[in-house]
Amino acid sequence: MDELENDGTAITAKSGRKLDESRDAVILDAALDVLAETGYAGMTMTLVAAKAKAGKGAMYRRWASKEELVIDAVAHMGRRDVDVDALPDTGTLRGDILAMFRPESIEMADRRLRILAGLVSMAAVHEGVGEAVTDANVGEWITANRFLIQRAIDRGEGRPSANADALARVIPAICAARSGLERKPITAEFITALLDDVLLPAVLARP
Amino acid sequence: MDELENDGTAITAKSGRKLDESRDAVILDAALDVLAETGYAGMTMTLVAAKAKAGKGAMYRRWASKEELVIDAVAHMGRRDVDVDALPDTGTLRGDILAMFRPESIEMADRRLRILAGLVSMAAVHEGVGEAVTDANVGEWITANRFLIQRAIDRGEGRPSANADALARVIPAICAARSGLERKPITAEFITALLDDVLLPAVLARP
Amino acid sequence: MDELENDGTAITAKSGRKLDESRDAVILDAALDVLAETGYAGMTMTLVAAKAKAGKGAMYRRWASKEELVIDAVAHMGRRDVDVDALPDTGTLRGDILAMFRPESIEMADRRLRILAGLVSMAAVHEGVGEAVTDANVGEWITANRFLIQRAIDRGEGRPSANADALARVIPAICAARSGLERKPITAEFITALLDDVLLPAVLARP
Amino acid sequence: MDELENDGTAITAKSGRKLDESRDAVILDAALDVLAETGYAGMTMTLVAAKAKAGKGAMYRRWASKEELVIDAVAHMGRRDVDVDALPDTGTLRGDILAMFRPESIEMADRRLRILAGLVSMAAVHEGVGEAVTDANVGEWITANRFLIQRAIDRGEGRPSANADALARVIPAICAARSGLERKPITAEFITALLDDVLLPAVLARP
DNA sequence: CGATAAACGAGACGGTACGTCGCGTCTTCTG
DNA sequence: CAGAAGACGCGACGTACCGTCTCGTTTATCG
Repeated sequence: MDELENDGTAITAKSGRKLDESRDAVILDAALDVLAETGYAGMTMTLVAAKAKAGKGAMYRRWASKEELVIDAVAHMGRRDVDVDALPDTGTLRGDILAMFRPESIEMADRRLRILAGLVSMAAVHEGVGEAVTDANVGEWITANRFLIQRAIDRGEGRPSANADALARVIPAICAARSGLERKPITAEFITALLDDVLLPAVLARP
Repeated sequence: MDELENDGTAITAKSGRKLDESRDAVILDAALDVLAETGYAGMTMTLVAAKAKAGKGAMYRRWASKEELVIDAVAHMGRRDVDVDALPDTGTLRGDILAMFRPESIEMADRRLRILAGLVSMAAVHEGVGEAVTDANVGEWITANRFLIQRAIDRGEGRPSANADALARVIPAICAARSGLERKPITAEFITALLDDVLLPAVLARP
Repeated sequence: MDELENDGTAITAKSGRKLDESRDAVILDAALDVLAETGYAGMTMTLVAAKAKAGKGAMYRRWASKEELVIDAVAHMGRRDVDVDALPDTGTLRGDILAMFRPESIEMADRRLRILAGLVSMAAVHEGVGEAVTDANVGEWITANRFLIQRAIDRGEGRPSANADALARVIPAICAARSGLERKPITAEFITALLDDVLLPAVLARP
Repeated sequence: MDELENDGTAITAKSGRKLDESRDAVILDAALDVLAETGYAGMTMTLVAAKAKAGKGAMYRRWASKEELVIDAVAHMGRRDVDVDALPDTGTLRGDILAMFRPESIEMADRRLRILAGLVSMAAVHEGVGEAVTDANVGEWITANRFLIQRAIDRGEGRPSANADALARVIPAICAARSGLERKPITAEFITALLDDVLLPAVLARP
């Protein structure tokens, strides 16, 4: 959220003690812990404060509300389930996408999607929340998919008329639905099946 | 909800005044009204009771909590956005799926998915809730899709190896993700694009 | 309560089943039981109904409210702690008053006063309730005292100027205060002390 | 209430914000206001909170229930109907007791006893409540009476065998019974009559 | 005697107060 | 002055009770 757009060299030279920035991460971690354990409704600010050995004042000095704290916490989750900076190049779209996940990546995506599910109802009320949370969590995944699919099209593996943008969302969206609505886990088998049954046919189709 | 697993031949022959079943629908309707107006967080039991001219006692006699009431309310929403009993048969899968929606159906699906989004976080806490809500809301849609896709496969329009079950979930899942996560509306154009860019290629693909 | 002032030859000749008068006593007894166990606030109509194996309908057909039921219950308590019809005549006021109590009478008066205490707050709200309840419970006691004191005056034992009416209330009032306010039990010793320290001096005083 | 038996040297050195003791009196005053206006049954915690501009949390942090709040409120009523610190010395017991009341004192005692009556039923359920409330309300009155009576005995005005302790309770107890049970007001005439008909004869009696 | 009106036990109904708990703010004390 | 602790105002939750109404059954009275 960074609601203050605080750029290091703040113009208003505040006097007095500065916010202890090391507390931020502690509080955010505590919030994620509680969120994962009890869900959004069960997460209370007092409980997070206790787990972080912090006071509620320190929390509200940083985030204006429970919702902003949660959003920030989710947005700052480690994003290492997909290594966007070093996408694989195996020669086939199937190989690329399967190689994109490191061994523990799928488990990570599963946990991430579970937390995400707990926040959807919040998005219904707060403008822009859904976008921020989605971007932080599945945005990179979609971007990576789009890159791999477009490359497959470009090298002639996929049909020329394929819409890389639409197709890039297929797997994340279906995973999100499975996790959030059906409450079933995301596994390597599930993703492989999606790939073979839905994505690859749609990309490679020759009408 | 049927929280009691009532097996037809009820053992406990209750005496005294019976639950007035006509109150159920009145309360559920009032809950849906308030839910649509104010969202989940803004919906108070007292307000629903007032709108339904009911007492809180009558509500808690039927549903153990606000959450169960909401789930039941959503589960019993009118399900007429897809007419499952009279599926079209236009000769092509594309025609079938487009014909499946009556003029107002897409708008209905959009509203339904918006409400659904507000409940996903509850599913994170309550076992089995996600399934119930999903079944009630997108279950028939998926079933209809599966039927149409399987028929297309059977008549040789789709590739024989196509997995009708997995493919049937594609459009609902992507619509749910768009509505719940991206907070963008579901339109006829969006569905048509999904159909042409994703579903049809995947079903018809000749590798 | 007899809220209908029903004079035998009712004008509206009701057809159908009559009220089962035997239920009255059962319900009143149950009410007294619960009243003694849990106090006025803890006495619920549902609990009384359960204890009397009655329905709430049968209760509200007889008494318009919980308060009227309680008043009637208290008014119909057995009044045999003081035998008003056969007052003793021992020759002295002291002997008369001590003889007025049968062995178990003091314990009875104690229980009666405890219940009475639970109703005083009700009297604060309902006009005339205090009078009815008091009459039913200490009225006879005062009447008996007044008779004995007046007789003592008349035979020259008490001073001629003594006010029998005021003096008759002394012991009941102090007992009520001890029971209701101090929550201490009424015992034979306490009454004897009251008699010797307060009442007899006041009656017999020769200024 | 001091429900914690707090021994001066508190062990638990609490950190954090302290209870704002100034809120106690505000809430108690509001409770007395509502109590006087609507009676015990009509007094709601929400109404008291609103009148005190307080939250229910602040109230329940101090008193465990409505009843304890009411008891404390009554116990802390201004006690200036009898000026215990400057008891009169007119030379006769009659003069002393009549002088003990300032002009408005009797009206005050009357109001106090009316509120007290509303709480007696609570005393029936809550251990020790009756004592606390009684002490706070009639305790000083009794103490003053005892002092005046004992002084009259000591100077030879009263009979040497008079029991000052028992006699000191006579007038307060009879006033409480008149107010609580008979629902009649306490007036100067009534107290004077009591004094002349009961107390003085009992104290001065020469058998 | 058979019909019927009403009382019966049981308990659901609308309404309302209670006591709990969470949010976001404010206050106290310590470092 | 930031930070921990926690009290503050506010208001929703879920429970319990009152007095009424409805259910299906039983029983007294009348035609």
